[in-house]
Amino acid sequence: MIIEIDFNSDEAIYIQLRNQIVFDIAREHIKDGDSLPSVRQLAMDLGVNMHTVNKAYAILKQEGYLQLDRRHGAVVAVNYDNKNIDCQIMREDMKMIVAEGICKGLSLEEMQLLLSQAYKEIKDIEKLFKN
Amino acid sequence: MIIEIDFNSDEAIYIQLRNQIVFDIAREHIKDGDSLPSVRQLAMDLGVNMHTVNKAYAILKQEGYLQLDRRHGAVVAVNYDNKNIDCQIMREDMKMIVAEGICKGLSLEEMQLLLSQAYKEIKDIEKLFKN
DNA sequence: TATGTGTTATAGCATTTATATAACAAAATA
DNA sequence: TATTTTGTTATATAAATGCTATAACACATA
Repeated sequence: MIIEIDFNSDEAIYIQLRNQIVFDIAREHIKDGDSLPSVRQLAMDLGVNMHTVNKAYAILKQEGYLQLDRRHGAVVAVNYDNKNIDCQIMREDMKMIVAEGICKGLSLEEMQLLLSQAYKEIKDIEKLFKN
Repeated sequence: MIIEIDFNSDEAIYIQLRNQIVFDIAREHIKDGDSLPSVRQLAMDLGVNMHTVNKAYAILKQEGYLQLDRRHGAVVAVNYDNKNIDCQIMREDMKMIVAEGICKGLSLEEMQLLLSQAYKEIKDIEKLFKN
Protein backbone atom coordinates (compact mmCIF):
# COMPACT_ATOMS: atom_id res chain seq x y z
CA MET A 1 0.00 0.00 0.00
CA ILE A 2 1.40 3.31 -1.08
CA ILE A 3 0.02 6.48 0.41
CA GLU A 4 1.42 9.92 -0.09
CA ILE A 5 0.16 12.92 1.82
CA ASP A 6 0.56 16.45 0.54
CA PHE A 7 0.78 18.57 3.65
CA ASN A 8 0.58 21.72 1.55
CA SER A 9 -2.67 20.68 -0.09
CA ASP A 10 -5.85 22.51 0.78
CA GLU A 11 -7.54 19.14 0.98
CA ALA A 12 -7.85 17.78 4.50
CA ILE A 13 -5.40 15.02 5.39
CA TYR A 14 -8.12 12.55 6.35
CA ILE A 15 -9.80 13.18 2.98
CA GLN A 16 -6.54 12.59 1.12
CA LEU A 17 -6.07 9.41 3.10
CA ARG A 18 -9.59 8.22 2.34
CA ASN A 19 -9.15 8.92 -1.37
CA GLN A 20 -5.76 7.25 -1.66
CA ILE A 21 -7.03 4.09 0.02
CA VAL A 22 -10.01 4.00 -2.36
CA PHE A 23 -7.54 4.28 -5.25
CA ASP A 24 -5.44 1.48 -3.79
CA ILE A 25 -8.50 -0.73 -3.62
CA ALA A 26 -9.62 0.22 -7.13
CA ARG A 27 -6.27 -0.66 -8.69
CA GLU A 28 -6.30 -3.87 -6.64
CA HIS A 29 -3.14 -2.90 -4.89
CA ILE A 30 -5.15 -3.84 -1.83
CA LYS A 31 -7.74 -6.56 -2.25
CA ASP A 32 -10.80 -7.83 -0.45
CA GLY A 33 -9.74 -9.47 2.78
CA ASP A 34 -6.39 -7.69 3.05
CA SER A 35 -5.50 -6.10 6.35
CA LEU A 36 -4.56 -2.45 6.52
CA PRO A 37 -1.96 -1.06 8.92
CA SER A 38 -3.30 -0.21 12.35
CA VAL A 39 -4.29 3.37 12.95
CA ARG A 40 -1.25 3.90 15.15
CA GLN A 41 1.17 2.26 12.73
CA LEU A 42 -0.05 4.18 9.68
CA ALA A 43 -0.15 7.40 11.67
CA MET A 44 3.49 6.91 12.63
CA ASP A 45 4.51 6.00 9.09
CA LEU A 46 2.90 9.10 7.65
CA GLY A 47 3.93 11.41 10.46
CA VAL A 48 0.32 12.12 11.26
CA ASN A 49 -1.83 11.97 14.34
CA MET A 50 -3.63 8.78 15.22
CA HIS A 51 -7.03 10.44 15.16
CA THR A 52 -6.56 11.64 11.61
CA VAL A 53 -6.07 8.07 10.39
CA ASN A 54 -8.88 6.89 12.61
CA LYS A 55 -11.20 9.43 11.01
CA ALA A 56 -10.31 8.20 7.52
CA TYR A 57 -10.85 4.58 8.54
CA ALA A 58 -14.18 5.41 10.15
CA ILE A 59 -15.37 7.10 6.96
CA LEU A 60 -14.22 4.18 4.81
CA LYS A 61 -16.07 1.84 7.15
CA GLN A 62 -19.20 3.94 6.96
CA GLU A 63 -18.93 3.97 3.17
CA GLY A 64 -18.60 0.20 3.05
CA TYR A 65 -14.96 -0.11 2.03
CA LEU A 66 -13.60 -1.47 5.29
CA GLN A 67 -14.60 -3.60 8.21
CA LEU A 68 -13.07 -2.78 11.55
CA ASP A 69 -12.73 -4.97 14.58
CA ARG A 70 -10.25 -5.50 17.34
CA ARG A 71 -9.37 -8.96 16.16
CA HIS A 72 -8.06 -8.28 12.68
CA GLY A 73 -7.75 -4.52 12.62
CA ALA A 74 -8.89 -2.75 9.47
CA VAL A 75 -9.80 -5.21 6.73
CA VAL A 76 -10.79 -4.42 3.16
CA ALA A 77 -14.37 -5.56 2.69
CA VAL A 78 -15.53 -4.35 -0.69
CA ASN A 79 -19.12 -5.23 -1.33
CA TYR A 80 -19.44 -5.96 -5.01
CA ASP A 81 -23.19 -6.19 -4.64
CA ASN A 82 -23.28 -2.52 -3.76
CA LYS A 83 -24.05 -1.52 -7.32
CA ASN A 84 -27.47 -0.10 -6.69
CA ILE A 85 -27.25 0.53 -2.99
CA ASP A 86 -25.32 3.76 -2.65
CA CYS A 87 -24.78 5.04 -6.15
CA GLN A 88 -26.78 8.16 -5.36
CA ILE A 89 -23.75 10.08 -4.17
CA MET A 90 -21.82 8.93 -7.23
CA ARG A 91 -24.66 10.08 -9.46
CA GLU A 92 -24.56 13.51 -7.92
CA ASP A 93 -20.79 13.75 -8.22
CA MET A 94 -21.06 12.62 -11.83
CA LYS A 95 -23.70 15.26 -12.48
CA MET A 96 -21.42 17.94 -11.10
CA ILE A 97 -18.53 16.90 -13.35
CA VAL A 98 -20.80 16.69 -16.39
CA ALA A 99 -22.13 20.18 -15.65
CA GLU A 100 -18.59 21.52 -15.56
CA GLY A 101 -17.80 19.70 -18.79
CA ILE A 102 -20.82 21.19 -20.53
CA CYS A 103 -19.74 24.67 -19.42
CA LYS A 104 -16.33 24.04 -20.97
CA GLY A 105 -18.00 23.07 -24.23
CA LEU A 106 -17.28 19.36 -24.00
CA SER A 107 -19.60 16.98 -25.84
CA LEU A 108 -21.03 13.83 -24.31
CA GLU A 109 -18.60 11.78 -26.37
CA GLU A 110 -15.62 13.79 -25.20
CA MET A 111 -16.61 13.32 -21.59
CA GLN A 112 -17.06 9.60 -22.07
CA LEU A 113 -13.58 9.54 -23.52
CA LEU A 114 -12.30 11.23 -20.37
CA LEU A 115 -14.07 8.57 -18.35
CA SER A 116 -12.61 5.64 -20.27
CA GLN A 117 -9.18 7.26 -20.09
CA ALA A 118 -9.51 7.50 -16.32
CA TYR A 119 -10.60 3.88 -16.25
CA LYS A 120 -7.62 2.78 -18.30
CA GLU A 121 -5.23 4.80 -16.18
CA ILE A 122 -6.33 3.03 -13.03
CA LYS A 123 -6.28 -0.40 -14.63
CA ASP A 124 -2.88 0.20 -16.21
CA ILE A 125 -1.33 1.11 -12.89
CA GLU A 126 -2.78 -2.11 -11.59
CA LYS A 127 -1.05 -4.07 -14.33
CA LEU A 128 2.16 -2.19 -13.67
CA PHE A 129 2.29 -3.53 -10.14
CA LYS A 130 1.41 -7.04 -11.24
CA ASN A 131 4.38 -7.30 -13.61
CA MET B 1 -31.76 31.90 -12.03
CA ILE B 2 -32.85 29.53 -9.32
CA ILE B 3 -30.58 28.90 -6.38
CA GLU B 4 -31.47 26.96 -3.30
CA ILE B 5 -29.24 26.82 -0.28
CA ASP B 6 -29.39 23.99 2.24
CA PHE B 7 -28.36 25.57 5.51
CA ASN B 8 -28.25 22.16 7.16
CA SER B 9 -25.84 20.76 4.60
CA ASP B 10 -22.28 20.02 5.64
CA GLU B 11 -21.20 21.63 2.38
CA ALA B 12 -20.11 25.24 2.75
CA ILE B 13 -22.62 27.82 1.53
CA TYR B 14 -20.18 29.43 -0.89
CA ILE B 15 -19.45 26.00 -2.38
CA GLN B 16 -23.16 25.26 -2.78
CA LEU B 17 -23.57 28.65 -4.43
CA ARG B 18 -20.66 28.00 -6.79
CA ASN B 19 -22.04 24.58 -7.76
CA GLN B 20 -25.59 25.78 -8.33
CA ILE B 21 -24.44 28.58 -10.59
CA VAL B 22 -22.35 26.11 -12.60
CA PHE B 23 -25.46 23.96 -12.96
CA ASP B 24 -27.48 26.97 -14.05
CA ILE B 25 -24.90 27.73 -16.74
CA ALA B 26 -24.73 24.09 -17.84
CA ARG B 27 -28.49 23.82 -18.33
CA GLU B 28 -28.38 27.19 -20.12
CA HIS B 29 -30.68 28.72 -17.59
CA ILE B 30 -28.05 31.42 -17.59
CA LYS B 31 -26.18 32.01 -20.82
CA ASP B 32 -22.97 33.63 -21.97
CA GLY B 33 -23.28 37.40 -21.59
CA ASP B 34 -26.06 37.27 -19.01
CA SER B 35 -25.68 39.38 -15.89
CA LEU B 36 -25.95 37.82 -12.48
CA PRO B 37 -27.49 39.57 -9.48
CA SER B 38 -25.11 41.81 -7.59
CA VAL B 39 -23.41 40.32 -4.55
CA ARG B 40 -25.57 42.42 -2.26
CA GLN B 41 -28.82 41.60 -4.07
CA LEU B 42 -28.21 37.86 -4.19
CA ALA B 43 -27.05 37.87 -0.58
CA MET B 44 -30.27 39.54 0.48
CA ASP B 45 -32.42 37.21 -1.62
CA LEU B 46 -30.78 34.13 -0.11
CA GLY B 47 -30.57 35.50 3.40
CA VAL B 48 -26.83 35.19 3.34
CA ASN B 49 -23.95 37.53 3.99
CA MET B 50 -22.51 39.61 1.16
CA HIS B 51 -19.04 38.16 1.59
CA THR B 52 -20.29 34.62 1.16
CA VAL B 53 -21.70 35.48 -2.26
CA ASN B 54 -18.59 37.48 -3.08
CA LYS B 55 -16.45 34.44 -2.31
CA ALA B 56 -18.48 32.27 -4.65
CA TYR B 57 -18.28 34.88 -7.42
CA ALA B 58 -14.53 35.24 -6.94
CA ILE B 59 -14.06 31.48 -7.29
CA LEU B 60 -16.25 31.36 -10.40
CA LYS B 61 -14.21 34.20 -11.85
CA GLN B 62 -10.96 32.43 -11.06
CA GLU B 63 -12.32 29.26 -12.67
CA GLY B 64 -13.27 31.15 -15.82
CA TYR B 65 -17.05 31.07 -15.50
CA LEU B 66 -17.61 34.74 -14.78
CA GLN B 67 -16.15 38.13 -15.52
CA LEU B 68 -16.48 40.78 -12.87
CA ASP B 69 -16.28 44.50 -13.27
CA ARG B 70 -17.97 47.55 -11.86
CA ARG B 71 -19.64 48.37 -15.16
CA HIS B 72 -21.80 45.32 -15.68
CA GLY B 73 -21.51 43.46 -12.39
CA ALA B 74 -21.04 39.72 -12.62
CA VAL B 75 -21.38 38.51 -16.21
CA VAL B 76 -21.35 34.93 -17.45
CA ALA B 77 -18.31 34.50 -19.64
CA VAL B 78 -18.00 30.84 -20.48
CA ASN B 79 -14.95 30.16 -22.54
CA TYR B 80 -15.90 27.38 -24.94
CA ASP B 81 -12.29 27.15 -26.07
CA ASN B 82 -11.34 25.98 -22.61
CA LYS B 83 -11.51 22.34 -23.63
CA ASN B 84 -7.87 21.56 -23.16
CA ILE B 85 -6.87 24.38 -20.88
CA ASP B 86 -8.05 23.35 -17.46
CA CYS B 87 -9.41 19.85 -17.81
CA GLN B 88 -6.76 18.57 -15.43
CA ILE B 89 -8.94 19.09 -12.37
CA MET B 90 -11.84 17.43 -14.17
CA ARG B 91 -9.62 14.50 -15.07
CA GLU B 92 -8.69 14.04 -11.43
CA ASP B 93 -12.28 14.30 -10.27
CA MET B 94 -13.29 11.80 -12.94
CA LYS B 95 -10.54 9.45 -11.82
CA MET B 96 -11.84 9.61 -8.26
CA ILE B 97 -15.38 8.74 -9.31
CA VAL B 98 -14.18 5.92 -11.53
CA ALA B 99 -12.11 4.51 -8.68
CA GLU B 100 -15.20 4.49 -6.47
CA GLY B 101 -17.18 2.85 -9.23
CA ILE B 102 -14.60 0.11 -9.64
CA CYS B 103 -14.69 -0.56 -5.91
CA LYS B 104 -18.47 -0.96 -6.13
CA GLY B 105 -18.02 -3.48 -8.93
CA LEU B 106 -19.28 -1.27 -11.72
CA SER B 107 -18.05 -1.97 -15.25
CA LEU B 108 -16.79 0.70 -17.60
CA GLU B 109 -20.04 0.46 -19.56
CA GLU B 110 -22.16 0.89 -16.43
CA MET B 111 -20.22 4.00 -15.48
CA GLN B 112 -20.59 5.44 -18.95
CA LEU B 113 -24.31 4.85 -18.63
CA LEU B 114 -24.28 6.85 -15.39
CA LEU B 115 -22.48 9.62 -17.23
CA SER B 116 -24.92 9.76 -20.12
CA GLN B 117 -27.80 9.68 -17.66
CA ALA B 118 -26.33 12.66 -15.83
CA TYR B 119 -25.90 14.40 -19.18
CA LYS B 120 -29.50 13.76 -20.15
CA GLU B 121 -30.78 14.91 -16.79
CA ILE B 122 -29.10 18.28 -17.18
CA LYS B 123 -30.21 18.71 -20.78
CA ASP B 124 -33.77 17.66 -19.99
CA ILE B 125 -34.07 20.24 -17.25
CA GLU B 126 -32.85 22.75 -19.79
CA LYS B 127 -35.64 21.76 -22.17
CA LEU B 128 -38.14 21.95 -19.34
CA PHE B 129 -37.38 25.61 -18.82
CA LYS B 130 -37.45 26.34 -22.54
CA ASN B 131 -41.02 25.07 -22.96
C1' DT C 1 1.56 -10.58 31.89
C1' DA C 2 2.54 -7.57 28.45
C1' DT C 3 1.43 -5.85 24.00
C1' DG C 4 -1.46 -4.38 20.26
C1' DT C 5 -6.24 -3.73 18.50
C1' DG C 6 -10.24 -0.17 17.69
C1' DT C 7 -12.66 3.21 20.34
C1' DT C 8 -13.74 7.10 23.25
C1' DA C 9 -12.89 11.32 25.93
C1' DT C 10 -10.85 15.70 26.83
C1' DA C 11 -8.21 19.56 25.73
C1' DG C 12 -5.62 22.98 22.98
C1' DC C 13 -4.48 25.47 18.86
C1' DA C 14 -4.79 27.01 14.02
C1' DT C 15 -7.62 27.51 10.15
C1' DT C 16 -11.92 27.99 7.90
C1' DT C 17 -16.66 29.59 7.53
C1' DA C 18 -20.04 32.99 8.01
C1' DT C 19 -21.38 37.06 9.84
C1' DA C 20 -21.50 42.33 10.85
C1' DT C 21 -19.91 47.03 9.76
C1' DA C 22 -17.57 50.13 7.33
C1' DA C 23 -15.33 52.41 3.80
C1' DC C 24 -13.38 53.21 -1.01
C1' DA C 25 -13.17 54.30 -6.19
C1' DA C 26 -15.62 53.80 -10.33
C1' DA C 27 -19.76 53.65 -12.93
C1' DA C 28 -24.63 54.39 -13.61
C1' DT C 29 -28.63 57.00 -12.72
C1' DA C 30 -31.88 60.60 -11.27
C1' DT D 1 -24.46 67.63 -9.72
C1' DA D 2 -25.96 64.52 -6.31
C1' DT D 3 -27.35 59.95 -5.28
C1' DT D 4 -27.21 55.25 -5.81
C1' DT D 5 -25.10 51.01 -7.08
C1' DT D 6 -21.25 48.43 -8.55
C1' DG D 7 -17.03 45.36 -7.06
C1' DT D 8 -13.47 45.49 -3.69
C1' DT D 9 -11.04 45.81 0.61
C1' DA D 10 -10.41 46.07 5.60
C1' DT D 11 -11.52 44.74 10.56
C1' DA D 12 -13.66 42.25 13.91
C1' DT D 13 -16.34 38.49 16.03
C1' DA D 14 -18.43 33.92 16.77
C1' DA D 15 -18.85 29.25 15.45
C1' DA D 16 -17.30 25.17 13.24
C1' DT D 17 -13.66 22.30 11.45
C1' DG D 18 -9.04 20.13 11.19
C1' DC D 19 -5.22 18.42 13.53
C1' DT D 20 -2.72 17.41 17.36
C1' DA D 21 -1.65 15.67 22.24
C1' DT D 22 -2.54 12.75 25.99
C1' DA D 23 -4.99 9.43 28.30
C1' DA D 24 -7.83 5.70 29.19
C1' DC D 25 -11.01 1.64 28.14
C1' DA D 26 -12.42 -3.24 26.67
C1' DC D 27 -10.97 -6.88 23.96
C1' DA D 28 -7.75 -10.00 21.66
C1' DT D 29 -3.31 -11.86 21.02
C1' DA D 30 1.43 -13.48 21.97
